[in-house]
This record gives sequence, C-alpha cells and structure tokens, in this order.
Amino acid sequence: MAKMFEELGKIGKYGRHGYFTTRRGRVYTPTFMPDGTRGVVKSLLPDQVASTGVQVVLANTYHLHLAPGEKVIKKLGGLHAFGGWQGPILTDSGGFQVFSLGKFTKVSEEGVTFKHPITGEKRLITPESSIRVQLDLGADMLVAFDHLIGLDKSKPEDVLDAFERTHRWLDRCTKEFNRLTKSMKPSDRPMLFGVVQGGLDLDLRKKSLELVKASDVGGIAIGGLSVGEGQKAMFKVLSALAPLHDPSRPRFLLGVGEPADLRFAYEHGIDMADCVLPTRNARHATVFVSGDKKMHLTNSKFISDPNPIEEDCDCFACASGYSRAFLRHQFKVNEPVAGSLCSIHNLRYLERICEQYRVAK
RNA sequence: GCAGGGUUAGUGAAGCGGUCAAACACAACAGACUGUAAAUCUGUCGGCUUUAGCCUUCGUAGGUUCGAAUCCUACACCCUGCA
Repeated sequence: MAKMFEELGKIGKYGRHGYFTTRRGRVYTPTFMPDGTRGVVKSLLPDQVASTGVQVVLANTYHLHLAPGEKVIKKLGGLHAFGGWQGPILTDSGGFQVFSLGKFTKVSEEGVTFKHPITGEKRLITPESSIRVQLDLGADMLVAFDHLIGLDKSKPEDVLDAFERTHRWLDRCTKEFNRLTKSMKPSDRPMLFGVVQGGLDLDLRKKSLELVKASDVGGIAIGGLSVGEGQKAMFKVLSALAPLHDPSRPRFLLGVGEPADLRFAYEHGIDMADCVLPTRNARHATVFVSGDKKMHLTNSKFISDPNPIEEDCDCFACASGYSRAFLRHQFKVNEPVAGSLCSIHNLRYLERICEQYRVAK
C-alpha cells in the first residue's frame, strides 16, 4: 500500500502531526471534525464552519439513508452539492446507531434490522449496504460498518462477540468497497476506514488493531470508546494502542470531543476525531473556555456581563464582541443565533487545540 | 340598583369537605450532554430544617365541621347581562 500519511513533526512520544491526502485535498492533522449528521453542521453555514478552521465534516449514513435517502442525494450531486460543504466529507457507517438505538434493533450475522423511527417499517443495514449508501452519498472517507456495545455493563462474551463480528463485517466492507471503486482513478477514489473494537480488553484491542492494519483499508478508526467507560479506561486503551500504530495511515478516534480527551488522544497517536459535543453543548449554552473548563451562558451571573466568552479567543463570536449578556439573553428567548455563535466558538476552541499541536517539531 | 360568574403559590390554570404545600403549563434557578431519535433532557421551584418532620398559605374577616382551597355569612375588588 502506498504511503499515505506525511509526518511533519512529533507530538510527545507517540503523537505526530502531518497531513494526508483525500480526493478533495489535503487534511492537516491533528484535526477535529464536527458532525453534520443530516448533511449540515447544525445551525451553521459552510462558511461559518470553515471560519473555525474545520477541514472535514462528518455526515451520517443512518440518518441520510432514512431521509431523504441516498438516491435523492446522489441525484442532487452528492453531499457536497446538497449541503454546500466543499471540503472533504467523512460519513459514519451507521454502526453507532446500532448501539445508541439498541432496544429497537436486532443484530444478526447478516446485518442489523431496526424499525424505521418514523414509518415503523422494518429496515436492514448490512456491511455491504452501508458501503453502498456511503458511496452514493458521495463520501470522501467512509467508515466500515462495525458492531459496538456499551462498555459499562457488557459481559466479556458480548465484547468478544462484537469484536469478532466487527472483523467479519470488515472483510465484507472491504470487498464491497473494492468492488465498487476499483474502476475509479486512484485520485478519485475515496478512503475506507476500518474500525478497531475490543471493549476495554487490551489484548483484544491490540489484536483488533493488528487485524485492521492487515486489512485493505486506507485509515484506521478506533471505535467503542467514550460510551460510558470513563476517562481513565479510555486513556488506558489509547495508551495500549499508541505504540502499535501504523505510521503510514491516518488514525481516527470516533466520537471524542472533550478537550482534555482530545489532547490525550492527539498525544497518543490519534490524527483525527469527531464528536457532537462542541456543537450540541453550544446549542445547550455550554461553551469551552481556557483550561478546558466549561461555562454555562444561561447562568444568571451573566445577565449584564459585557465581556465576550473569552477575551483572547479569535472566533467570530468573540472577535465580534458579542457579550455574554447578549448570548445569555438570546438563549433565554430561544433565539437560535445564540447556538450558532457558540457552535462557532466551541469548534474554534477545539481547532485551536489542533493548531497548537501542528507546530510541534 | 337587580341577576349571574369570578378572586388559588412569579404568571396562566386545575382542584370544589379529608389521600392539598396544592395537578399541569410557562417563567425562574441549577445541572447533564463524547462515531446527534438531543435548539434536548434532568432536578429544584411557600418558609425552616431536610430519609422524616415542623410552620404559614388558596381575595379579607367571621362561622359550620372531628376536619375547609373546597360549605355558610358579611365585606372588598373584577367580569357579563338587565336596568
């Protein structure tokens, strides 16, 4: 496999910064990617997203498959034309929904059946169909359809079962992906990420990583973390995997967005991460501030506070001088612009973390 | 002036003899949120202490009753008809 990742410097003992190339251009790492589940980063226009330094946006296979459907989006020119984001788009596989919508789904060897949340009809997602949907959506980076389970209350045999199924499914994903993309020019070909599972079992995790590294994928994703196991447990897994990573491929930590968690991840070999946290928290009036602390803008103490969220922040909201008092008021009266401004701030906060790492030697 | 209806905690509004410190909604206050069924959800919301409990409340003042936000009387204010 061709060397894909160009390293430009080290971050601590295990981390690194550099770039890799997608069919929509280079992505500099470490990077944080906001989730635009339904084809947009909620409450933000593409220019606003880009203004924060975001390079890649996520979209979700599960949601877009249900509505409006990948065929509709394909007909409209794919996700880039549909939502207006011109940078690389990474689609998630739908595997997470198997976990988060657990009581309505049934996992079998073939795939996952679930009830359509609106129509109630029975639907099936398989590894093959997930890949097809992601390609129809026009994704530049795809994620293999995996099986994750909650870590806090799962039994070892369930973890093993999910681990084994994830790898059987990975084979099916790579086959389907290669079948559908082999005729493309290399420069037009999207990238597929395989997913490492194995719960909190470090041996299983290492084994899983080796299996993904040995498979025909362009990137390595680490899944099944930040699902309730606690920060210590997650750090243990990231630490165990850090020395084993493949230098030639980007490594993507799925679903992590706490600033402190991201720092740890980037220092332990992770190149990219996605999360709903910065944008969801922002819409819920919680913003990140220096020291990786959080500020609740609806608190009454901000009622006449003239300061921006952070004096030295260069995000649009802070640089424009929007006061905490203004933001608090707009939240109190349910004006969505407050959530938009805070989404910009929170994304910028995470991108600033990434940028700090990108100058390391 | 006559007849009828009303007055409940910050607001709106249930309750119409005991299980009522009083449903519910909103507001207020605090919190949660990690591959988005999330511009969502949770808790508090008379006072004091706080598993429990005690005290003061349902326009005001009396009364009936073992017991009243709930029944009776008077008064105050508001609304609707007829004059």
